[in-house]
Amino acid sequence: MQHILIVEDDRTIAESIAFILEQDSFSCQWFDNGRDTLDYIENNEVDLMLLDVGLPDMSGFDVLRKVRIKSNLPVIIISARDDESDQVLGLEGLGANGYITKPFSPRLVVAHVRSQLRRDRADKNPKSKFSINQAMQRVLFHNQELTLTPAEFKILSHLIKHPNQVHTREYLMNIIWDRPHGSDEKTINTHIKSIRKRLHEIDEMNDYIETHRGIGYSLIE
Amino acid sequence: MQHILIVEDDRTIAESIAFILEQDSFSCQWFDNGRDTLDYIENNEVDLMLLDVGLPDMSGFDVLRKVRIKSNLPVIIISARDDESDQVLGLEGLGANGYITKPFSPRLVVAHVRSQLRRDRADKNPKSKFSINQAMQRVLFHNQELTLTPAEFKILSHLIKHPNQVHTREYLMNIIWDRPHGSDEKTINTHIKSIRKRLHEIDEMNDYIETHRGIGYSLIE
DNA sequence: AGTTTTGGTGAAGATTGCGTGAAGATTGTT
DNA sequence: AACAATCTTCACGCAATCTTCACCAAAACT
Repeated sequence: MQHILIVEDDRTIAESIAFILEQDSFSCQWFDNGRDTLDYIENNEVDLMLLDVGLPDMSGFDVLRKVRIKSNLPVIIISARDDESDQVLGLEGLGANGYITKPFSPRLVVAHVRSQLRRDRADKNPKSKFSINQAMQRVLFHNQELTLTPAEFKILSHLIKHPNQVHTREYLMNIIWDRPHGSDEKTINTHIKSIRKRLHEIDEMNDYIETHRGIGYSLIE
Repeated sequence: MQHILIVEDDRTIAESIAFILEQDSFSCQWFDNGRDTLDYIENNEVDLMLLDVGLPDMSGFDVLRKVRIKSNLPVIIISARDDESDQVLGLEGLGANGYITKPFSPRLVVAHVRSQLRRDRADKNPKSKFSINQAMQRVLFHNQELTLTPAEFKILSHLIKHPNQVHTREYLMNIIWDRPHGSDEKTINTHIKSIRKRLHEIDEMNDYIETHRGIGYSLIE
Protein backbone atom coordinates (compact mmCIF):
# COMPACT_ATOMS: atom_id res chain seq x y z
CA MET A 1 0.00 0.00 0.00
CA GLN A 2 1.30 3.41 -0.94
CA HIS A 3 1.48 6.13 1.61
CA ILE A 4 0.59 9.71 0.75
CA LEU A 5 1.25 12.82 2.78
CA ILE A 6 -1.30 15.61 2.66
CA VAL A 7 0.12 18.93 3.78
CA GLU A 8 -2.74 21.35 3.97
CA ASP A 9 -3.90 23.68 6.69
CA ASP A 10 -7.57 23.50 5.82
CA ARG A 11 -8.85 20.43 7.52
CA THR A 12 -11.95 20.13 5.38
CA ILE A 13 -9.96 20.03 2.20
CA ALA A 14 -7.40 17.64 3.66
CA GLU A 15 -10.09 15.26 4.76
CA SER A 16 -11.87 15.28 1.46
CA ILE A 17 -8.62 14.50 -0.32
CA ALA A 18 -7.84 11.73 2.12
CA PHE A 19 -11.28 10.30 1.66
CA ILE A 20 -10.92 10.19 -2.09
CA LEU A 21 -7.49 8.64 -2.01
CA GLU A 22 -8.44 6.08 0.58
CA GLN A 23 -11.23 4.96 -1.66
CA ASP A 24 -8.53 4.39 -4.23
CA SER A 25 -6.69 2.27 -1.65
CA PHE A 26 -3.95 4.68 -0.81
CA SER A 27 -3.14 5.30 2.80
CA CYS A 28 -3.01 8.93 3.78
CA GLN A 29 -1.61 11.07 6.51
CA TRP A 30 -2.41 14.68 7.13
CA PHE A 31 -0.20 17.48 8.42
CA ASP A 32 -1.22 21.10 8.74
CA ASN A 33 2.23 22.65 8.98
CA GLY A 34 5.67 22.36 7.47
CA ARG A 35 7.66 21.51 10.53
CA ASP A 36 5.83 18.34 11.47
CA THR A 37 5.85 17.32 7.84
CA LEU A 38 9.61 17.54 7.55
CA ASP A 39 9.99 15.70 10.84
CA TYR A 40 7.79 12.93 9.60
CA ILE A 41 9.49 12.57 6.26
CA GLU A 42 12.83 12.22 8.01
CA ASN A 43 11.69 9.14 9.85
CA ASN A 44 9.06 7.49 7.70
CA GLU A 45 8.59 6.10 4.28
CA VAL A 46 6.39 8.23 2.09
CA ASP A 47 5.49 7.63 -1.54
CA LEU A 48 4.08 11.01 -2.49
CA MET A 49 3.31 14.40 -1.01
CA LEU A 50 0.46 16.75 -1.78
CA LEU A 51 1.66 20.15 -0.68
CA ASP A 52 -0.36 23.29 -0.14
CA VAL A 53 1.76 26.38 -0.76
CA GLY A 54 0.00 28.45 1.89
CA LEU A 55 0.93 27.06 5.29
CA PRO A 56 0.91 28.79 8.66
CA ASP A 57 4.54 28.29 9.60
CA MET A 58 6.50 28.19 6.37
CA SER A 59 5.76 28.48 2.70
CA GLY A 60 5.35 25.43 0.55
CA PHE A 61 8.32 26.82 -1.28
CA ASP A 62 10.53 26.26 1.76
CA VAL A 63 9.12 22.85 2.50
CA LEU A 64 9.75 21.66 -1.02
CA ARG A 65 13.28 23.00 -0.99
CA LYS A 66 14.09 21.19 2.23
CA VAL A 67 12.58 17.97 1.00
CA ARG A 68 14.56 18.19 -2.21
CA ILE A 69 17.84 18.42 -0.35
CA LYS A 70 17.46 14.86 0.75
CA SER A 71 15.12 13.09 -1.60
CA ASN A 72 13.31 13.05 -4.89
CA LEU A 73 9.95 12.26 -3.36
CA PRO A 74 7.19 13.04 -5.84
CA VAL A 75 5.53 16.28 -4.78
CA ILE A 76 2.32 17.71 -6.16
CA ILE A 77 1.69 21.34 -5.36
CA ILE A 78 -1.73 22.59 -4.36
CA SER A 79 -2.30 26.31 -4.71
CA ALA A 80 -5.14 28.68 -4.12
CA ARG A 81 -6.66 30.06 -7.24
CA ASP A 82 -5.50 33.60 -6.57
CA ASP A 83 -1.86 32.68 -6.23
CA GLU A 84 0.19 34.00 -9.06
CA SER A 85 0.79 31.28 -11.54
CA ASP A 86 4.38 32.47 -11.81
CA GLN A 87 5.06 31.39 -8.29
CA VAL A 88 3.45 28.07 -8.82
CA LEU A 89 5.43 27.48 -11.95
CA GLY A 90 8.48 28.49 -9.96
CA LEU A 91 7.88 25.58 -7.70
CA GLU A 92 8.15 23.29 -10.65
CA GLY A 93 11.59 24.71 -11.15
CA LEU A 94 12.38 23.50 -7.67
CA GLY A 95 11.41 20.00 -8.57
CA ALA A 96 7.69 19.78 -8.00
CA ASN A 97 6.17 17.01 -10.04
CA GLY A 98 2.85 18.63 -10.73
CA TYR A 99 0.40 21.17 -9.45
CA ILE A 100 -3.28 21.54 -8.88
CA THR A 101 -5.18 24.75 -8.28
CA LYS A 102 -8.02 25.07 -5.81
CA PRO A 103 -10.74 24.30 -6.11
CA PHE A 104 -10.10 20.96 -7.69
CA SER A 105 -12.10 17.87 -8.46
CA PRO A 106 -11.61 14.59 -6.64
CA ARG A 107 -10.98 12.91 -9.93
CA LEU A 108 -8.25 15.36 -10.74
CA VAL A 109 -6.40 14.58 -7.53
CA VAL A 110 -6.58 10.87 -8.04
CA ALA A 111 -5.49 11.28 -11.64
CA HIS A 112 -2.44 13.31 -10.67
CA VAL A 113 -1.45 10.94 -7.91
CA ARG A 114 -1.91 7.90 -10.06
CA SER A 115 0.06 9.26 -12.95
CA GLN A 116 2.93 10.08 -10.58
CA LEU A 117 2.92 6.64 -9.05
CA ARG A 118 1.99 4.73 -12.16
CA ARG A 119 5.34 3.03 -12.47
CA ASP A 120 5.44 1.58 -8.99
CA ARG A 121 1.81 0.77 -8.82
CA ALA A 122 1.89 -1.99 -11.37
CA ASP A 123 4.57 -3.77 -9.39
CA LYS A 124 2.71 -4.05 -6.15
CA ASN A 125 0.55 -7.08 -5.77
CA PRO A 126 -2.97 -5.82 -5.59
CA LYS A 127 -4.51 -8.64 -3.60
CA SER A 128 -3.24 -8.10 -0.13
CA LYS A 129 -5.08 -10.00 2.55
CA PHE A 130 -4.98 -6.85 4.61
CA SER A 131 -6.67 -3.55 4.15
CA ILE A 132 -6.50 -0.56 6.41
CA ASN A 133 -9.57 1.41 7.29
CA GLN A 134 -7.96 4.60 8.38
CA ALA A 135 -11.24 6.32 9.06
CA MET A 136 -12.31 3.71 11.56
CA GLN A 137 -8.85 2.95 12.85
CA ARG A 138 -9.35 -0.66 11.95
CA VAL A 139 -7.69 -3.32 9.88
CA LEU A 140 -9.53 -5.80 7.72
CA PHE A 141 -7.93 -9.22 7.43
CA HIS A 142 -9.52 -11.58 4.93
CA ASN A 143 -12.29 -9.02 4.87
CA GLN A 144 -12.94 -9.52 8.54
CA GLU A 145 -12.59 -6.79 11.02
CA LEU A 146 -9.78 -6.98 13.53
CA THR A 147 -10.39 -5.10 16.72
CA LEU A 148 -7.04 -3.84 17.82
CA THR A 149 -5.80 -1.74 20.69
CA PRO A 150 -4.22 1.57 19.71
CA ALA A 151 -0.67 0.25 20.00
CA GLU A 152 -1.53 -2.87 18.07
CA PHE A 153 -3.14 -0.82 15.34
CA LYS A 154 -0.13 1.41 14.99
CA ILE A 155 2.27 -1.51 14.73
CA LEU A 156 0.20 -3.66 12.42
CA SER A 157 -0.82 -0.89 10.06
CA HIS A 158 2.80 0.11 9.74
CA LEU A 159 3.84 -3.45 8.95
CA ILE A 160 1.10 -3.64 6.35
CA LYS A 161 2.18 -0.40 4.73
CA HIS A 162 5.73 -1.67 4.49
CA PRO A 163 5.52 -5.40 4.01
CA ASN A 164 8.40 -7.79 3.36
CA GLN A 165 10.69 -5.50 5.22
CA VAL A 166 12.27 -5.94 8.61
CA HIS A 167 11.51 -3.37 11.24
CA THR A 168 13.61 -3.20 14.38
CA ARG A 169 11.94 -3.13 17.76
CA GLU A 170 13.41 0.27 18.38
CA TYR A 171 11.76 1.54 15.22
CA LEU A 172 8.41 0.03 16.09
CA MET A 173 8.59 1.63 19.50
CA ASN A 174 8.96 5.01 17.89
CA ILE A 175 5.79 4.31 16.02
CA ILE A 176 3.82 3.64 19.17
CA TRP A 177 4.97 6.69 21.05
CA ASP A 178 5.20 10.19 19.75
CA ARG A 179 7.76 11.10 22.35
CA PRO A 180 10.91 9.44 23.54
CA HIS A 181 9.95 6.80 26.03
CA GLY A 182 12.25 4.75 28.17
CA SER A 183 10.60 1.42 27.78
CA ASP A 184 11.82 -2.08 27.35
CA GLU A 185 12.00 -3.36 23.81
CA LYS A 186 10.45 -6.57 25.07
CA THR A 187 7.20 -4.68 25.13
CA ILE A 188 7.11 -5.05 21.37
CA ASN A 189 7.29 -8.80 21.73
CA THR A 190 4.14 -8.77 23.75
CA HIS A 191 2.30 -6.56 21.29
CA ILE A 192 3.38 -8.78 18.44
CA LYS A 193 2.18 -11.76 20.39
CA SER A 194 -1.29 -10.34 20.77
CA ILE A 195 -1.41 -9.25 17.13
CA ARG A 196 -0.49 -12.78 16.11
CA LYS A 197 -3.18 -14.12 18.39
CA ARG A 198 -5.80 -11.96 16.74
CA LEU A 199 -4.65 -12.96 13.27
CA HIS A 200 -4.78 -16.61 14.22
CA GLU A 201 -8.35 -16.24 15.33
CA ILE A 202 -9.15 -15.65 11.66
CA ASP A 203 -6.45 -17.66 9.91
CA GLU A 204 -4.87 -20.28 12.12
CA MET A 205 -2.84 -21.89 9.39
CA ASN A 206 -0.41 -19.15 8.50
CA ASP A 207 1.84 -16.85 10.43
CA TYR A 208 2.03 -13.57 8.63
CA ILE A 209 4.43 -11.95 11.04
CA GLU A 210 7.96 -13.24 10.78
CA THR A 211 10.50 -12.94 13.55
CA HIS A 212 14.01 -11.89 12.67
CA ARG A 213 16.11 -13.01 15.53
CA GLY A 214 18.14 -10.23 17.08
CA ILE A 215 16.60 -7.62 14.80
CA GLY A 216 12.84 -7.31 14.72
CA TYR A 217 9.77 -8.32 12.76
CA SER A 218 8.33 -8.20 9.28
CA LEU A 219 5.01 -8.90 7.68
CA ILE A 220 5.11 -11.29 4.74
CA GLU A 221 2.60 -11.28 1.98
CA MET B 1 -43.72 22.74 -2.04
CA GLN B 2 -39.97 22.66 -2.27
CA HIS B 3 -38.05 25.81 -1.70
CA ILE B 4 -35.06 26.73 -3.82
CA LEU B 5 -32.46 29.39 -3.18
CA ILE B 6 -30.96 31.20 -6.13
CA VAL B 7 -27.67 32.87 -5.33
CA GLU B 8 -26.67 34.94 -8.31
CA ASP B 9 -25.56 38.53 -8.66
CA ASP B 10 -27.01 39.04 -12.11
CA ARG B 11 -30.62 39.94 -11.59
CA THR B 12 -31.69 39.03 -15.11
CA ILE B 13 -30.31 35.54 -14.86
CA ALA B 14 -31.74 35.02 -11.40
CA GLU B 15 -35.18 36.08 -12.51
CA SER B 16 -35.16 33.85 -15.53
CA ILE B 17 -34.17 30.87 -13.43
CA ALA B 18 -36.87 31.67 -10.91
CA PHE B 19 -39.41 31.96 -13.67
CA ILE B 20 -38.54 28.56 -15.05
CA LEU B 21 -38.60 26.85 -11.71
CA GLU B 22 -41.83 28.46 -10.62
CA GLN B 23 -43.49 27.10 -13.69
CA ASP B 24 -42.37 23.71 -12.45
CA SER B 25 -44.03 24.46 -9.12
CA PHE B 26 -40.99 25.12 -7.04
CA SER B 27 -40.87 28.15 -4.81
CA CYS B 28 -37.82 30.31 -5.27
CA GLN B 29 -35.91 32.93 -3.39
CA TRP B 30 -33.17 35.11 -4.76
CA PHE B 31 -30.06 36.47 -3.09
CA ASP B 32 -27.29 38.41 -4.75
CA ASN B 33 -24.60 37.94 -2.12
CA GLY B 34 -23.15 35.29 0.14
CA ARG B 35 -23.76 36.87 3.51
CA ASP B 36 -27.50 37.22 3.25
CA THR B 37 -27.65 33.74 1.84
CA LEU B 38 -25.89 32.21 4.80
CA ASP B 39 -28.06 34.22 7.17
CA TYR B 40 -31.17 32.96 5.48
CA ILE B 41 -30.09 29.34 5.47
CA GLU B 42 -29.42 29.53 9.18
CA ASN B 43 -32.99 30.40 9.92
CA ASN B 44 -35.10 28.88 7.17
CA GLU B 45 -35.78 25.59 5.59
CA VAL B 46 -34.33 25.27 2.14
CA ASP B 47 -34.43 22.26 -0.14
CA LEU B 48 -31.82 23.20 -2.69
CA MET B 49 -29.42 25.97 -3.57
CA LEU B 50 -28.32 27.17 -6.98
CA LEU B 51 -25.02 28.90 -6.39
CA ASP B 52 -23.12 31.19 -8.71
CA VAL B 53 -19.38 30.98 -8.05
CA GLY B 54 -18.77 34.65 -8.84
CA LEU B 55 -20.34 36.75 -6.13
CA PRO B 56 -19.51 40.29 -5.05
CA ASP B 57 -18.69 39.63 -1.41
CA MET B 58 -17.35 36.10 -1.23
CA SER B 59 -16.62 33.29 -3.64
CA GLY B 60 -19.09 30.50 -4.13
CA PHE B 61 -16.31 28.33 -2.81
CA ASP B 62 -16.54 30.01 0.58
CA VAL B 63 -20.31 29.97 0.65
CA LEU B 64 -20.38 26.28 -0.08
CA ARG B 65 -17.82 25.53 2.57
CA LYS B 66 -19.73 27.41 5.20
CA VAL B 67 -22.97 25.75 4.25
CA ARG B 68 -21.30 22.36 4.43
CA ILE B 69 -20.16 22.91 7.98
CA LYS B 70 -23.72 22.73 9.08
CA SER B 71 -25.77 20.86 6.52
CA ASN B 72 -25.85 18.62 3.54
CA LEU B 73 -28.19 20.86 1.59
CA PRO B 74 -28.04 19.96 -2.10
CA VAL B 75 -26.05 22.62 -3.92
CA ILE B 76 -25.78 23.05 -7.65
CA ILE B 77 -22.97 25.27 -8.84
CA ILE B 78 -23.47 27.79 -11.62
CA SER B 79 -20.32 28.98 -13.32
CA ALA B 80 -19.41 31.30 -16.11
CA ARG B 81 -18.22 29.57 -19.23
CA ASP B 82 -14.65 30.78 -18.98
CA ASP B 83 -13.97 29.11 -15.67
CA GLU B 84 -11.85 26.06 -16.05
CA SER B 85 -14.11 23.09 -15.76
CA ASP B 86 -11.57 21.35 -13.56
CA GLN B 87 -11.87 24.05 -10.99
CA VAL B 88 -15.60 23.97 -11.07
CA LEU B 89 -15.56 20.24 -10.67
CA GLY B 90 -13.37 20.93 -7.69
CA LEU B 91 -16.34 22.24 -5.89
CA GLU B 92 -17.68 18.74 -6.01
CA GLY B 93 -14.86 17.84 -3.71
CA LEU B 94 -16.30 20.25 -1.22
CA GLY B 95 -19.64 18.63 -1.46
CA ALA B 96 -21.38 20.30 -4.38
CA ASN B 97 -23.99 18.09 -5.92
CA GLY B 98 -23.80 19.25 -9.51
CA TYR B 99 -22.90 22.12 -11.74
CA ILE B 100 -24.19 24.04 -14.70
CA THR B 101 -22.22 26.34 -16.95
CA LYS B 102 -23.55 29.60 -18.33
CA PRO B 103 -25.26 30.04 -20.61
CA PHE B 104 -27.72 27.29 -19.87
CA SER B 105 -31.09 26.28 -21.11
CA PRO B 106 -34.20 26.43 -18.92
CA ARG B 107 -34.77 22.75 -19.34
CA LEU B 108 -31.26 22.00 -18.10
CA VAL B 109 -31.86 23.85 -14.86
CA VAL B 110 -35.11 22.10 -14.18
CA ALA B 111 -33.57 18.76 -15.02
CA HIS B 112 -30.70 19.31 -12.62
CA VAL B 113 -32.92 20.47 -9.82
CA ARG B 114 -35.35 17.63 -10.25
CA SER B 115 -32.72 14.94 -10.43
CA GLN B 116 -31.01 16.38 -7.40
CA LEU B 117 -34.07 16.46 -5.25
CA ARG B 118 -35.01 12.98 -6.29
CA ARG B 119 -31.61 11.70 -5.30
CA ASP B 120 -31.79 13.54 -2.07
CA ARG B 121 -35.03 11.93 -1.16
CA ALA B 122 -33.51 8.56 -1.90
CA ASP B 123 -30.54 9.35 0.31
CA LYS B 124 -32.67 10.09 3.27
CA ASN B 125 -34.54 6.87 2.87
CA PRO B 126 -31.94 4.21 3.37
CA LYS B 127 -33.30 3.26 6.70
CA SER B 128 -31.01 5.39 8.74
CA LYS B 129 -32.43 5.57 12.19
CA PHE B 130 -31.49 9.21 12.27
CA SER B 131 -32.71 12.18 10.35
CA ILE B 132 -31.70 15.76 10.80
CA ASN B 133 -34.07 18.66 10.91
CA GLN B 134 -31.61 21.43 10.32
CA ALA B 135 -34.10 24.22 10.50
CA MET B 136 -35.43 23.16 13.86
CA GLN B 137 -32.02 22.17 15.18
CA ARG B 138 -33.46 18.82 16.03
CA VAL B 139 -32.67 15.22 15.29
CA LEU B 140 -35.21 12.50 14.78
CA PHE B 141 -34.20 9.12 16.11
CA HIS B 142 -36.52 6.24 15.29
CA ASN B 143 -38.86 8.99 14.16
CA GLN B 144 -38.92 10.44 17.62
CA GLU B 145 -37.73 13.89 18.32
CA LEU B 146 -34.57 14.34 20.33
CA THR B 147 -34.33 17.63 22.12
CA LEU B 148 -30.68 18.52 22.15
CA THR B 149 -28.68 21.43 23.41
CA PRO B 150 -26.82 23.41 20.75
CA ALA B 151 -23.51 21.69 21.42
CA GLU B 152 -25.12 18.29 21.43
CA PHE B 153 -26.87 19.02 18.17
CA LYS B 154 -23.68 20.09 16.49
CA ILE B 155 -21.81 17.01 17.58
CA LEU B 156 -24.55 14.50 16.87
CA SER B 157 -25.55 15.92 13.51
CA HIS B 158 -21.95 15.85 12.44
CA LEU B 159 -21.57 12.25 13.50
CA ILE B 160 -24.74 11.40 11.60
CA LYS B 161 -23.49 13.11 8.47
CA HIS B 162 -20.21 11.23 8.66
CA PRO B 163 -21.04 7.85 10.09
CA ASN B 164 -18.66 4.94 10.46
CA GLN B 165 -15.77 7.28 10.77
CA VAL B 166 -13.72 8.18 13.79
CA HIS B 167 -13.69 11.82 14.80
CA THR B 168 -11.08 13.08 17.22
CA ARG B 169 -12.10 15.12 20.21
CA GLU B 170 -10.07 17.97 18.84
CA TYR B 171 -12.06 17.88 15.64
CA LEU B 172 -15.39 17.72 17.42
CA MET B 173 -14.37 20.72 19.48
CA ASN B 174 -13.80 22.68 16.31
CA ILE B 175 -17.33 21.83 15.32
CA ILE B 176 -18.79 23.23 18.50
CA TRP B 177 -16.88 26.47 18.39
CA ASP B 178 -16.28 28.58 15.34
CA ARG B 179 -13.18 30.04 16.85
CA PRO B 180 -10.18 28.61 18.64
CA HIS B 181 -11.13 27.94 22.20
CA GLY B 182 -8.84 26.84 24.97
CA SER B 183 -11.00 24.19 26.44
CA ASP B 184 -10.41 20.78 27.80
CA GLU B 185 -11.04 17.91 25.43
CA LYS B 186 -12.77 16.14 28.28
CA THR B 187 -15.68 18.44 27.61
CA ILE B 188 -16.47 16.28 24.62
CA ASN B 189 -16.76 13.25 26.87
CA THR B 190 -19.49 14.95 28.81
CA HIS B 191 -21.41 15.98 25.72
CA ILE B 192 -21.16 12.47 24.36
CA LYS B 193 -22.40 11.18 27.66
CA SER B 194 -25.52 13.27 27.50
CA ILE B 195 -26.11 12.43 23.85
CA ARG B 196 -25.88 8.76 24.72
CA LYS B 197 -28.30 9.28 27.56
CA ARG B 198 -30.85 10.84 25.24
CA LEU B 199 -30.45 8.08 22.70
CA HIS B 200 -30.92 5.46 25.38
CA GLU B 201 -34.16 7.06 26.44
CA ILE B 202 -35.50 5.96 23.07
CA ASP B 203 -33.46 2.84 22.35
CA GLU B 204 -31.93 1.35 25.43
CA MET B 205 -30.65 -1.76 23.70
CA ASN B 206 -28.04 -0.37 21.37
CA ASP B 207 -25.19 2.02 21.70
CA TYR B 208 -24.83 3.90 18.46
CA ILE B 209 -21.86 5.94 19.52
CA GLU B 210 -18.66 4.00 19.71
CA THR B 211 -15.66 5.07 21.74
CA HIS B 212 -12.23 4.79 20.18
CA ARG B 213 -9.84 4.87 23.08
CA GLY B 214 -7.24 7.55 22.78
CA ILE B 215 -8.76 8.92 19.61
CA GLY B 216 -12.40 9.90 19.70
CA TYR B 217 -15.85 8.73 18.75
CA SER B 218 -17.81 7.43 15.82
CA LEU B 219 -21.43 6.77 15.05
CA ILE B 220 -22.18 3.31 13.70
CA GLU B 221 -25.11 2.56 11.48
C1' DA C 1 25.55 -32.19 24.88
C1' DG C 2 25.92 -28.01 27.59
C1' DT C 3 25.81 -23.16 27.73
C1' DT C 4 24.25 -18.75 26.33
C1' DT C 5 21.28 -15.81 24.09
C1' DT C 6 16.92 -14.54 22.28
C1' DG C 7 11.99 -15.00 21.72
C1' DG C 8 7.36 -16.89 23.25
C1' DT C 9 3.96 -17.28 26.89
C1' DG C 10 0.87 -16.27 30.51
C1' DA C 11 -0.11 -13.55 34.21
C1' DA C 12 0.53 -9.89 37.44
C1' DG C 13 1.17 -5.01 38.37
C1' DA C 14 1.17 -0.14 36.64
C1' DT C 15 -0.72 3.17 33.86
C1' DT C 16 -3.88 5.47 31.10
C1' DG C 17 -8.25 6.86 29.51
C1' DC C 18 -13.12 6.88 29.89
C1' DG C 19 -17.80 7.14 32.22
C1' DT C 20 -20.15 9.16 35.82
C1' DG C 21 -22.30 12.45 38.80
C1' DA C 22 -22.10 16.78 40.58
C1' DA C 23 -20.46 21.33 41.24
C1' DG C 24 -18.92 25.66 39.39
C1' DA C 25 -18.77 28.95 35.39
C1' DT C 26 -20.85 30.94 31.55
C1' DT C 27 -24.42 32.46 28.68
C1' DG C 28 -28.79 34.12 27.48
C1' DT C 29 -33.43 35.79 28.92
C1' DT C 30 -36.83 38.13 31.37
C1' DA D 1 -30.35 41.64 38.76
C1' DA D 2 -32.08 37.16 38.96
C1' DC D 3 -33.01 33.11 36.92
C1' DA D 4 -32.68 29.12 33.88
C1' DA D 5 -30.30 26.63 30.55
C1' DT D 6 -26.20 25.19 29.07
C1' DC D 7 -21.31 24.53 29.04
C1' DT D 8 -17.10 23.29 31.37
C1' DT D 9 -14.42 21.42 34.93
C1' DC D 10 -13.33 18.24 38.47
C1' DA D 11 -12.67 13.98 41.28
C1' DC D 12 -13.47 9.31 41.69
C1' DG D 13 -13.88 4.46 40.29
C1' DC D 14 -13.50 1.23 36.87
C1' DA D 15 -12.01 -1.01 32.79
C1' DA D 16 -8.91 -1.29 28.89
C1' DT D 17 -4.45 -1.22 27.84
C1' DC D 18 0.47 -1.16 28.41
C1' DT D 19 4.50 -2.78 30.56
C1' DT D 20 7.09 -5.79 33.20
C1' DC D 21 8.40 -10.11 34.99
C1' DA D 22 9.32 -15.07 35.61
C1' DC D 23 9.58 -19.07 33.30
C1' DC D 24 9.93 -22.08 29.40
C1' DA D 25 11.24 -23.11 24.43
C1' DA D 26 14.05 -22.51 20.53
C1' DA D 27 18.08 -21.23 18.30
C1' DA D 28 23.14 -20.17 18.16
C1' DC D 29 27.59 -20.91 19.86
C1' DT D 30 31.53 -23.55 22.35
